[in-house]
Order: sequence, then C-alpha cells, then structure tokens
Amino acid sequence: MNRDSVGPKDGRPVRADAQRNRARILEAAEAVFAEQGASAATDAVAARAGVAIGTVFRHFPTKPDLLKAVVMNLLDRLIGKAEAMVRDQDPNALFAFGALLMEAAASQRAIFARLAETGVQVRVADALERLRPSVDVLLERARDGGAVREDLRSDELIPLLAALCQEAVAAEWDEALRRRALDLLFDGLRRA
Amino acid sequence: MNRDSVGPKDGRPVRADAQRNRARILEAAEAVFAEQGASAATDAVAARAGVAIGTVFRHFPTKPDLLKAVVMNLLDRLIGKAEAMVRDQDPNALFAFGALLMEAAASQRAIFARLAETGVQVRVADALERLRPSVDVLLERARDGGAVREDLRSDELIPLLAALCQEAVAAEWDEALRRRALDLLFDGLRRA
DNA sequence: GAATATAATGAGTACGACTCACTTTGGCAA
DNA sequence: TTGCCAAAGTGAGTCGTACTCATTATATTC
Repeated sequence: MNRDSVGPKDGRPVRADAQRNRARILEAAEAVFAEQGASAATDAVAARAGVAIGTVFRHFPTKPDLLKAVVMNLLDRLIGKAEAMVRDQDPNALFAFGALLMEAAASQRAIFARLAETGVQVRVADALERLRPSVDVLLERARDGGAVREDLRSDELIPLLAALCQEAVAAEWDEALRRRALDLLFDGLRRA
Repeated sequence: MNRDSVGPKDGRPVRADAQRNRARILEAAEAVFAEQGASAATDAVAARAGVAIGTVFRHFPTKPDLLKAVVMNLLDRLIGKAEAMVRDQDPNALFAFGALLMEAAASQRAIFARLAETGVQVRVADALERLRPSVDVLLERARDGGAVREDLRSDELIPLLAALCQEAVAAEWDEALRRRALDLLFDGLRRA
C-alpha cells in the first residue's frame, strides 16, 4: 500500500487542502451525476463541492476523467463483495457473482446509463478488468467442481458479462429480463 | 408503400428541393461521421451537403435525430440481407444470421462506436426491433428443427444479440473474440 | 517566520448546438 | 404566363458549457 499522501513522482507530500478538495469533488460529483445525469454541468459539481471551477479541472483535467473517477470509486465497493465470495467454497459462486454484478450495475443506472451519453471512455469492460483476479479464482473453482464447460476462460467470460451488464443498463432491461438473460447465458456455459 | 412525395399529415406534396436536400444531408452526414466520428460539428455536415446550417436543423431538429437517421439508413441495408436468409429453409440460419449481424456492426464501427459517445438515443437494441419479424421466422424454424431450446423467445434473443453487438463494437473485440462469444452463446442456446 | 512550490480562484475564451427574422422558391390556379 | 403564398432555405446571432490562465492564497520546509 503506497501512502496517497505522496505525489506520483515521489517527492513532496500532496498538500492537505488538495487531498481534501479532491475527496469533496468526488463526493459532490457522485451526488450531482446521480441526480441530474452525467450531462450535468461541471459548475454544478464545483458549487456543490464548495470549490471554484478551476479546482475541479486541476484535479480532473477533462469531464470524462471526472466521470471515470466516480465510476472507479463505485467499483471499489463492488470489489470488496467479490472478494468475499472468493472466500466461499461453493463452485456455483461464479454464477452468484454474475447476478450480483448485474444487480449492482442496474442499481447504479443513474450514473452508468448516462456515461454512454457523454463521450466517456469508461467502459464497463475496463472496469471489470479490475475484478479479474477474483473472477479467475471463481472460474477455476467452478471448472474444477464441474460447474462450467472445461474450455471457458476468464478473458472470454468477462467480456460476455460486461456485454450483458452494459446493455442491461443502457437499454433499461427489467428485472425479469436481466435474470432470464443471465440464466440463458449461464445455462449454456455449464458443462455439456 | 406510401409515396414519400406527400407530407406526414397528408396535404401538399413535399417540395422537390426539400427532398433533394434531405437526401444530400444524409449522404454528407454518413461520410462526415465515418471520417471524423459522431462528434463532428454539424457545420461540417452542412458544408459538405452544400446547404446552410439552418437547413440541416429544419430536417433534423437535433443532432441525435440526425445520427439516428444515418443509422436507420445503414440498417435498411441489413434488413434486406436478413430477409434473404428467411427464404432459406435451413434451421441453422438463425445462427448464421447472428454472425452476419455481428460482422455488420463491426464493419460499421466508425459510426456505431461513436454513437454512444454523444448522447444519442439510438441503441442497437432499438434498431434490432426492426429486424424482429425476420428473427421471429428464423427462430421459429430453428425451434421446429430442434436447433434451439424450446423455451427461447425472440424478445429474449434480440436483447442478447444486441448486447453482444453493442459491446463488441464499443470495446473493439477482435474477430476471434466476436466469433467465440457468439459460439458460447449459441452453443448454450441449443437444445439441451 | 521567510521562502517557495503547490494549489485555488474565477473571469475569460472557444466552440458547438440550436434559433429566428428575413429571403427565396416550388407548386398551383386563374 | 403570371401572380400568389406556404414551404423551405439562409446564416448571423444567442446560449450553454467545457476548458484556460494570469493572478492570488496557502501548505510545507528550513
């Protein structure tokens, strides 16, 4: 764990006010984007955070950068849950994880759905890469337990899951369809 | 077939210059967006079409409207191919259609990929709705021929295909992954 | 308690979507 | 043919928003 009280290129500590403002901006952005969608003006975020607009742009040079940071923040919370599932020994945990992932994406629709609308580079697929270590473990265990086909690899599974989550959010699938889509996919992935 | 030489609410014919300009704008837009991405300024489209900016906005009141029209235009070409497959009697035509769809989406990446970046309402899922009649026929035939599970319905299959195409384009899947994803999905959809 | 690098500020700039008062023109009837 | 007029075209101007930068403030270091 590197202390985030030191700058990227090492050297001096990051100033206390800068750390504080960065946190405030992220918090404000999450709230503003959740309320107004990602097309909300950056001024609104600055106002809510109680800083000048220039400060927002110092920390996040472009709007996509800001949105990306917000999403990565949300993702951190998910990772914790995924790691908890790794500790279970259930070979079917992989499927439970897929369901968890999709429900999480759906519940954050307000933010995720708008990401696509504004030229953001954040893709669910990129975000999922961070979950990969956990997925690898879950997949291997499922394979060993005979719960999925032998030839399934995580760099195939992750894009598939990403595709479903992305589209579920973007096209506003209802819960029945989300569940059904996962069932169809996972059913097909089980050992033949 | 209603003549498109008459206006929406019936009444007078649409003026010849209006029809001509609409066609020119669509053609210009397709070229400009393909070259510069959908974030290209509307001025550029107007310039290329040889009309004033106001004329573009008369025909397509918002930029999303313009992008949507371009995509729908592209889709028309696909529909022809789908209908040709319906005329085949092969129960496996459904799978061939899925592959065709994904390759078409991938080849138009320049336009499709940028759609998501600009707040466009055009979703691949919406577009696919127009293909539904053809999909219904293909699916029914596949079911009768025992090529897919009995309980699969087209309003489940279409979103699944849409999800894969959308993500394949957005995340720039390579051909191997596109093929593999379709295989995994279709394999799972076959009769158990 | 200077010195100074780092951060904050916010008026200003750039740019692109969209408007609208005015001009032009295609279709129709006399 | 000719005149009428609604439909269509025009493009300078408005407006909102992402982003800049010269200036000011302040957190750290010695």
